[in-house]
Amino acid sequence: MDNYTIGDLTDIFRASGAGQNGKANTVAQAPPPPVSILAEPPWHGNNTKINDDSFGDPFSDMKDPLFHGLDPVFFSSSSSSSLSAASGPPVDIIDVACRDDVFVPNMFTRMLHMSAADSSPAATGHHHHHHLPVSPICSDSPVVTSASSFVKEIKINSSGQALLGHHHRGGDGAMSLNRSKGCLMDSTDMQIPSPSSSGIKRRKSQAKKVVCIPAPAAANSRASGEVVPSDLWAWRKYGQKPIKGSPYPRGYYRCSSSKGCSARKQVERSRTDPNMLVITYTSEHNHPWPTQRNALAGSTRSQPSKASCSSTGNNPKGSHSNPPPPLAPKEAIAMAKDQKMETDSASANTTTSTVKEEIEEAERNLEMNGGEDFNTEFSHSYRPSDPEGTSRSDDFFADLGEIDGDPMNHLLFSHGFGGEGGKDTKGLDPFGIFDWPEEQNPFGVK
DNA sequence: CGCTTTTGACCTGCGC
DNA sequence: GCGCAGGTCAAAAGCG
Repeated sequence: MDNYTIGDLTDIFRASGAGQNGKANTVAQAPPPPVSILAEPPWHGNNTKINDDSFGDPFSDMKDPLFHGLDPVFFSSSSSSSLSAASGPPVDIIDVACRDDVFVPNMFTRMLHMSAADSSPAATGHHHHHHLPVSPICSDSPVVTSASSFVKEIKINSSGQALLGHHHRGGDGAMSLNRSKGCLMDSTDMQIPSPSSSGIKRRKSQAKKVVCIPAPAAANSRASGEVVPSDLWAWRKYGQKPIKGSPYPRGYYRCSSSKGCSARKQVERSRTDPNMLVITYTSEHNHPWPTQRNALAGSTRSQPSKASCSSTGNNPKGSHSNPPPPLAPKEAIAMAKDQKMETDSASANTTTSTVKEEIEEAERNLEMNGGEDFNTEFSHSYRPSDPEGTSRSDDFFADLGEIDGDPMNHLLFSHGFGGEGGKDTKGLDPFGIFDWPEEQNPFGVK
């Protein structure tokens, strides 16, 4: 096997279907997503075979909290077949499974690849010409309309090279045209690592998932920080490095929900569009969603006004210089938390309550059908577990998890309520989307 | 106390 | 072999 076709929208569309059945879509009372389009994409035919046979991936159906939750973003924001970027948050998802010879089951093995619509059949060989908002990251292509977006497929050949958007170490911002598929990517933003590139070769069978999301740094973050949208997982930052060719540093996070969890993510701003965050997920969680996050401890420390922090260029090794300020992933949580508490106390969000009931119902249904085997029932294991039945009122996403168990749903969720405006909307806006100055808002959310 | 972030140092792979 | 770049470690300090 020389080429590994992992690309497939199954997760997205399946999740979408789930939404139709009452889970995701009940979250946001938004225009019904064009599930009909998405649920059966033209290339949808053999995805099950691809994923099951080609990879034997028991996690292939896994919806990680982020991905699963992202679906509504697309769908709730795509009420017509000609979505504009302004109709919803531009979220690109790229799932890259890097492997050498051995495939390790991984929740990230699906190639969920939201990206620019490539209108050239010869180029794609697929029909990713549908209508999802595209992030600026993937919209730079001359072939790509800025208002279109879709799931792009990345193939990893035997040498581990991403056939779409090859790794571009220290990239120069040029778009790379995939030779085999013709899909366009911004190699500057999407540094699809190949096993031959540093850091990847070390980890065999490592799957990566790249998600492009709006970076809510503008208004609701401190002047020197960024807000990295958080998900239900608890992440601990363990490093930050300046990336050559990018004015923005890359933050390294690992899952702190469970010891021994190898899940990691990297967060950096898009070079081509600072309004976008590129989050790369690596490895999978080996545990259910955290029941408790204790994410606030130490997270709100005042930004140390050290000279070492702000003075760039004096770093002997050039490491951890901070062209732009460090990322602050918990900031959003803290803010969202406060905002949520406000909302709760005001009992203002009746819509949320209604939705919550619906979702709880869906949750019950799901649980009834859920299995016990973590390896095979990620719908079970990748939901927030709350064995003690205690609520986590101190955690915004945890609370959301109670509602849906899917943090990103609520990110989208906020979009679903985008029209409601006001405090509620803001409280459900971990991205700070609604805080964005209108002119800076990449998707026109006011 | 347990968690977090920060950040300099270190490690590793790659290209020349 | 060397330098570069990316990724990780771990000590220090802050927060709830």
